Amino acid sequence: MKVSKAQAAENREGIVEAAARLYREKGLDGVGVAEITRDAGLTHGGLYRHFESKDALAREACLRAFEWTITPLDGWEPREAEGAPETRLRALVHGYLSVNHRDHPGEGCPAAALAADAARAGPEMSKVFAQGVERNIQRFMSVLPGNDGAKRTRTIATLSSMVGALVLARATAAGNPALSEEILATLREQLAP
Amino acid sequence: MKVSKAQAAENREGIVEAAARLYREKGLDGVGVAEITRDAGLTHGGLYRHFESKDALAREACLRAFEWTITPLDGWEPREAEGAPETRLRALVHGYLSVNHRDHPGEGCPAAALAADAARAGPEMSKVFAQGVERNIQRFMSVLPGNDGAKRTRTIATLSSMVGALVLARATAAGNPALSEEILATLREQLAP
DNA sequence: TGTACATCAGTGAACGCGCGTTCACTGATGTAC
DNA sequence: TGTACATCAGTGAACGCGCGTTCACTGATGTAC
Repeated sequence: MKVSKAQAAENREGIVEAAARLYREKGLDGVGVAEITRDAGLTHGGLYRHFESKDALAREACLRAFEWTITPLDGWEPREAEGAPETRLRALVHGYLSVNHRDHPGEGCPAAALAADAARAGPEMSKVFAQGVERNIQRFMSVLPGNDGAKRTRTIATLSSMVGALVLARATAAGNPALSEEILATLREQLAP
Repeated sequence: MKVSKAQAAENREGIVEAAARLYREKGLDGVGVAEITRDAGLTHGGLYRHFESKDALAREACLRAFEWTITPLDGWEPREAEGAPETRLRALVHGYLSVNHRDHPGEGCPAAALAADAARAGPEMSKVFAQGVERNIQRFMSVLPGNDGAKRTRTIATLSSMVGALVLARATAAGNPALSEEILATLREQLAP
C-alpha cells in the first residue's frame, strides 16, 4: 500500500540510518539488504523505490556515518567547541580511544570501521570516504590547540594514530584483551597525557 | 589421482600462500575457496583434505601473512638488523608508508589490510591476529632506536600511526589521490623526518 | 627387486542456502474535476 | 466539499547466481609380502 510522502521520507531515513549502523558493525560485505530493511521495519522489495542499488545505499550510508560524534558514546559533554583547547583535545582523544568506542563500532567513527572495506569498494565509494575523512580532519582541527601552519599536519598525525590504535584494539580485543587495552592506553597517554 | 607426499605438502603450501595474498587484497569476505584453490593451481574439492573449513584456512593464511617484510615491496635492502638505528627506522617508516605498499596490500602488512575483518571474524581469528600484532611489535622494537623502558610504548604508538595512515591512504587513494599522498607524506615526516 | 593392493590427494558434479534484484500486485495517498 | 481515479510506496514470491561443503570416483603413491 502507498504511504504518505512524509512517511516515505521517514522510511527512507530509517533505511539509511540502519545501514549506516549495520555496515559499521558487520562490514560492507557482512550485511544484506534484507537485514537492513528489516531493521528499518520494512521488507526488502521496497528498497529499490529509494535507492538504485545496494552500492548506492552503501555510499549514502557511509556518508551519513561520517556525521558521527564522540559524545553519545561516553555520555560526556565535550561539545567540541566548548572548554579550553587542552580539555577538548583530552575529551576527544579519550572518547575516541575508549573501550566503549572500541566495543560499539555501529555508532562510532566510520574511518576506523570501514576504511579497508571502502578501499576495495571502487572509486565512487573512495570519493565518499575521502570527503568523510576530510570532514573529520576539519572537525578535529577545530578541537586541537594552536593555530600555526603545522596544525593540519598535527591533526592528520593525531587522526591516523587514533584510527590505527582503534583498529588494532578491535582486532585483538577478543583474542588478547590485555594487548587491546594496552594499545588504547598507550595512545591515550601519547596523544593527551 | 593421488600425488606424492612432497607434492601434497607443496600444494598445501601454495593454497596458504594464495589465501594469504588474496585475503589481504580482497578482504576475508571478498574471496571464495574456488578462487583460492584455482590461484594455487588446484580445484576447490581437494581443499578439505588439508583444512577443516574455510575459516580454518583463513586463520592459517592470516598467521602466514604476518610473516610479511617491507623489503620486497620497495627493493630496498634494510635487512632490519643492519645499519644505524636511525637509518633502519627511516627505511621501515618510508617503506611502510610508501605508495607501493599502499597499492600492493597483497604482499603487505596484514594489520593494515585485515584488522577490521579480523575484528568481526570471531575469537579464534582475533587470537591469531593478536599473536601477529605482538609479533609485529617485537620486530618493530628491534628496529627502533633507544633501549629505555618506554621503547615498547613508542613502538606501539609508531605502529598504530603507520597502520592508521596506511588504512586511510588506501581508502582515499582512488577518490582523492592528493589527500591520500598527503596522509602518507605527513606521517613519514612525523615519524622519521 | 618385483608384484599386488590399500591408501588417499585431487577432481568435478551436486547439494542447500542466502544473496541482490525484479515484478505483478495491493491499497492508501493525493489530485483533477 | 465531494467524488473518481491515477499514482506509487511497500509487499513478498520468484529469478539467477555464487557461495561453502559433500561425496563418489580416479589413479598414482607407497607399502606389505
